[in-house]
Amino acid sequence: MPAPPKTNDDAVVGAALDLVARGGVDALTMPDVAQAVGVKTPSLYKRFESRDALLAAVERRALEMVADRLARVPKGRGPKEHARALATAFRAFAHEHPRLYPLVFTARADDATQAARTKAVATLLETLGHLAGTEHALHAARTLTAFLHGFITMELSSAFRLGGSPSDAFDYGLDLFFDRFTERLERQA
Amino acid sequence: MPAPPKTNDDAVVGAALDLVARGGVDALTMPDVAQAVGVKTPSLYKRFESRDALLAAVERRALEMVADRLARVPKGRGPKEHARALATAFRAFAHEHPRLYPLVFTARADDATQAARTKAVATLLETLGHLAGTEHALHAARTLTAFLHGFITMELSSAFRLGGSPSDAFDYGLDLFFDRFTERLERQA
DNA sequence: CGAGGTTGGCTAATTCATATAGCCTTTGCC
DNA sequence: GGCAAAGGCTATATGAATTAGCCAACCTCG
Repeated sequence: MPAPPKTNDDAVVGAALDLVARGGVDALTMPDVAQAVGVKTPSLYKRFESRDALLAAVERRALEMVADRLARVPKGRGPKEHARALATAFRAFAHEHPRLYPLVFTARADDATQAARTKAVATLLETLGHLAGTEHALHAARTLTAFLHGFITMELSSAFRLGGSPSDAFDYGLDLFFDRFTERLERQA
Repeated sequence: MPAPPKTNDDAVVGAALDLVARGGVDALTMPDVAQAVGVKTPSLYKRFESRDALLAAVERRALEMVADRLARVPKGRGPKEHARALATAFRAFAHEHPRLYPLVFTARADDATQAARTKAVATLLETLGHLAGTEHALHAARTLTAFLHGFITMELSSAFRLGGSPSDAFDYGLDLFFDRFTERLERQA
């Protein structure tokens, strides 16, 4: 029934994501997105209810990028190595996409976003189950994720100004976390 | 030489802070601030170069609130108790001012902001020196701060949706951190 | 094969916030 | 008494978000 579309939802989200990646959230303007996909501004509203709805879609896409990235981390030798590799991959994503990273933990509580988030941590949760025990996996995952997110946010916001190497501090924190599970693991072995 | 001012910088920042506290950063609009302090919009530009400059001042004020709050935490029995109390106070601030908290770690690198930040962590840094040893104080402070910030951000953004008590997870993470220093402390005693 | 409904585009227009220009008043000081 | 500067004000420009209303294309049915 329709007329020939000049673009599609995915392309719009892609263009928006690109703008955010380059200039941060403020760079996401409807005129710029429209130009990028080759339509006039009002046409975007046929696809997304508002700029905010589009931003939500962009956030979801960013979340999927993270989830994808984490899913590709090889299991490697054991749960400890895997968990550590996940942490490193997460941080690497943030360094590669510093303007995208902040989108990952915004206060959006809609179902679609939460689902994407859940998927992103699934791998971590499973691996930490092996490390901390299933009954503590959730607490452990929250602790580790909180550390990672906090560390990265501070790093990206230039909060580390008192000298010293941030990467060393990162390793320090990771060691502190994982050392906790060393004994448990050796007992299992 | 001047004419009688109808307001002053502090009042403007206060009004702006109030707006942010109620409605988040987006609620900080120049017309609303102007109305709150009883002047017309353009007059604000005689005091602050731009909305962003005003926001920077608000962020600094929020940072000062945090620093103040932390400085009031009693030293109590020992460094471990003090550090734990600092962590709790920090989280309490975030819960009391959920719209203000996100301002604390924004990516603003100007000197004034950094100075305010430095002051806010000074107490923590000192106490962690006692716990982790002076040479590791910075790493330890970064690890703890990262955990706190990450945890709080996730908490405020409703990222904890998989059930379980966030407060329990918080204690779990804090225990994991502080247990590390128990042995060291007992050796000293 | 033509009528119609639907999708998705467009132009025009509205609203609202940031920001600038330029003017005017008050008042401390000489 | 007059002047310089701070700080207010009105009028405007700019630009983003969003809505209204129109139009064309294309698939489906009769």
